[in-house]
Amino acid sequence: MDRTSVDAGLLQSRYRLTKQRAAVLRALSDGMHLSAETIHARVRTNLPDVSLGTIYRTLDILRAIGLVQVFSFAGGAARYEAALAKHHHLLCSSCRSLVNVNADGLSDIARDIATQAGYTDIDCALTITGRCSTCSSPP
Amino acid sequence: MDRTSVDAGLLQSRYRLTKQRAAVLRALSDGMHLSAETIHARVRTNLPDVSLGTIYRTLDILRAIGLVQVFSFAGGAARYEAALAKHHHLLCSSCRSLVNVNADGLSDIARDIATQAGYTDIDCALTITGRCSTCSSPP
DNA sequence: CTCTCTGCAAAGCATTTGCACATTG
DNA sequence: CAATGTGCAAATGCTTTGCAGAGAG
Repeated sequence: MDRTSVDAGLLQSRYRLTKQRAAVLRALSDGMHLSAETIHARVRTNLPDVSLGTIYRTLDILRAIGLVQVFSFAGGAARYEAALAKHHHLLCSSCRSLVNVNADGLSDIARDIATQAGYTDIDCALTITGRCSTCSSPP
Repeated sequence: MDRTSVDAGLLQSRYRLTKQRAAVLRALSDGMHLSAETIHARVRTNLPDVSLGTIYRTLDILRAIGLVQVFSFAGGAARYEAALAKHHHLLCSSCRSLVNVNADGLSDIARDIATQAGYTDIDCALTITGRCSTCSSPP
């Protein structure tokens, strides 16, 4: 099994690197903002017996280590994403699609605000909600 | 029953102004970022027979009209708030407390980003996550 | 060999919904 | 009085958890 830099994060932690966890990491590096269900489906193509419970347990560990970012919103399952490059999200209120945006200016301002309010360990992943161009234009 | 400017929003809509809905609006104008459970408890002090289902139905209507903002995050119930003055939130990753912040600069940048990406109906309520000063300082 | 991890299935919460009755406009 | 709203309780969807056996180091 080849060990990516992402796997290394797990190895350095107190957690074991199992084939299930490696498969979750692989699934995450393939796609963006995936639901647990989607990750489960992808992992199953290689490991048909993996349970959804294991997916959730793994994602929680990866989040605790800081390898994964989680996004929650009203009326749907949470989305998970490899925490490689920090970025923000545009969430369509109509079709629930997620799009990544890089905006350091936004991060800097947000970080300043939180710092001045006495916050530490600041996570600057912001979600801007709106109606995407596809949903706005007539069919 | 006195009719606040908030009630007016409901009256102008195609929805009826019932005593349950008025009570939910009153509860929302009292506190900030409340959970459905908390709103239910508050409404019950005046209307003991209101069901939780009605609270959810009402909150959904108010959100659809634009009178209420909803905030969701991993591992907890959604929080609801009267959409009077738009502002952002600081969420403590440890104790899950929410604090309001006004930052027009943040809103402006976020709106620009979304606009350039072709988004409309942009909602600039952002949530910055971090560890609040209470949770950071030793006990 | 020990300690951690996994699959399974059941439980847990937050939220939604179908239905018969009550209420609003 | 016609249309909408409500309480109740059951259903749903996402996520977590207890347990006994499997696997990593």
